[in-house]
Amino acid sequence: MNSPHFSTKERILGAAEELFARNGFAGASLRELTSTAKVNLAAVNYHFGSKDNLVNEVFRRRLDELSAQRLEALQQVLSRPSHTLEDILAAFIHPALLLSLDKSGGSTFVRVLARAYAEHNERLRKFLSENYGHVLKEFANAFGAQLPHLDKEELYWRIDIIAGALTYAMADFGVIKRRASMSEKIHRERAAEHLIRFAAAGLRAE
Amino acid sequence: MNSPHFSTKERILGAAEELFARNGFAGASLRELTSTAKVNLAAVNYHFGSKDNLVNEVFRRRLDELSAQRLEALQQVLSRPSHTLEDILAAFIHPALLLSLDKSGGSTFVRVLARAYAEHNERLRKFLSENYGHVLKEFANAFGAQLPHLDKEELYWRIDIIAGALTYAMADFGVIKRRASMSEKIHRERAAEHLIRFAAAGLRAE
DNA sequence: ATACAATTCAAACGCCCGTTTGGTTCCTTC
DNA sequence: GAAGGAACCAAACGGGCGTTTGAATTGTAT
Repeated sequence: MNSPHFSTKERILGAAEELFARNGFAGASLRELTSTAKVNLAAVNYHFGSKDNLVNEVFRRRLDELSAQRLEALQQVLSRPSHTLEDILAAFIHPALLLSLDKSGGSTFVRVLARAYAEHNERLRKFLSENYGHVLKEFANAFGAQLPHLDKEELYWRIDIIAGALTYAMADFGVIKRRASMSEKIHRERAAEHLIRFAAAGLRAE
Repeated sequence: MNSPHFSTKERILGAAEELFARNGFAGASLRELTSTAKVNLAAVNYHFGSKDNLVNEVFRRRLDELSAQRLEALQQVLSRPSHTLEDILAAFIHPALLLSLDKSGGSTFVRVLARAYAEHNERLRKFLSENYGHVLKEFANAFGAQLPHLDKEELYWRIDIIAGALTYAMADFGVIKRRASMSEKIHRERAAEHLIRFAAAGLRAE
């Protein structure tokens, strides 16, 4: 990673993703970051304006594609004459699974995403809501069509819980180390299956 | 909170819990912390030795009681002649639910716990594993007795996922704000019910 | 080759960090 | 009420932080 044929901006984004995942946003310093990326200390402020905005761009790089894949999968599901709650859930969850299995930083990014949840950072929340809130809205509409009896506020809240559980499951948290013989891919796929079943039951509850 | 009749150590622990939840461990400075607790800047190092150790003590204060409650509930469940997977899960989850509903900082602490998961901090992991790993082990044994066919490594891993999902659900994460009319208590209790069903299905899978 | 913009760079800015120090105050215990 | 240890305090330590500056370098049109 971060080979010389990557541009300065790309090297910074790569190093940022790695260090944000490892040390958090506050815990990752621009000095360590620029040293890892093999760029000058001032390069972050030159290319991204500020550290805060660099955080935004780290998210934008991955979430643009993730959102597009989710929406495309959703369109495909909705175009089918009879689709289930599980189909919609798969359209939401599988793109995240694919991202977490990506070899060039995707799995690192999922951990950054989990950090963002834990941060409760208002500025970051606003950025994510403004730029990717419409994806949640589209899925909420799809779920709502399947669950016409469900209160809209409650529906949004449940979708939010699903997004959180998904993030957590993909981010490899926890105390126990996975043994080397079990492939990461298989484990994550299993987690995705469990999540779909859980979320479907949760949405249908009451 | 932090009234004058609380000792210096207690005021520091209270402020630490609050600021760690809001700003993270790296993001919370001792200057803001001691100012909030209305104690001298040097008090943290005097009473706790270092900021790192203060983090440990914040966890110890809550986890000692949580672990005791979990183990006691587990003993009660196991003493009953016929108990289910759901019973064991409830023994694990309900004490955490009670903690999250606690009025004097418990709900704040659950957010700190979620931070700890996101941190992936090796020092903190070691502390938690050394001091509270035996609780997970007891529950693993109980689950294992109910699921004799299940691989031990896989069992531990699944328990870990359950612990993570529980933490996430209790910590009030997510983008959507809960409307004021829905009580926090009821929502959390519902989340606990969903979790128990999910975890039981997950443990029984395969 | 020249002019001009984009990029890189070393150095410095002011600020806040965790920790330590040495003196003062408070509170026991005799 | 004197002695002595525990607790508190203001001040300072060295160091790392994000950001800015202005000059040097590189790239790109003419």
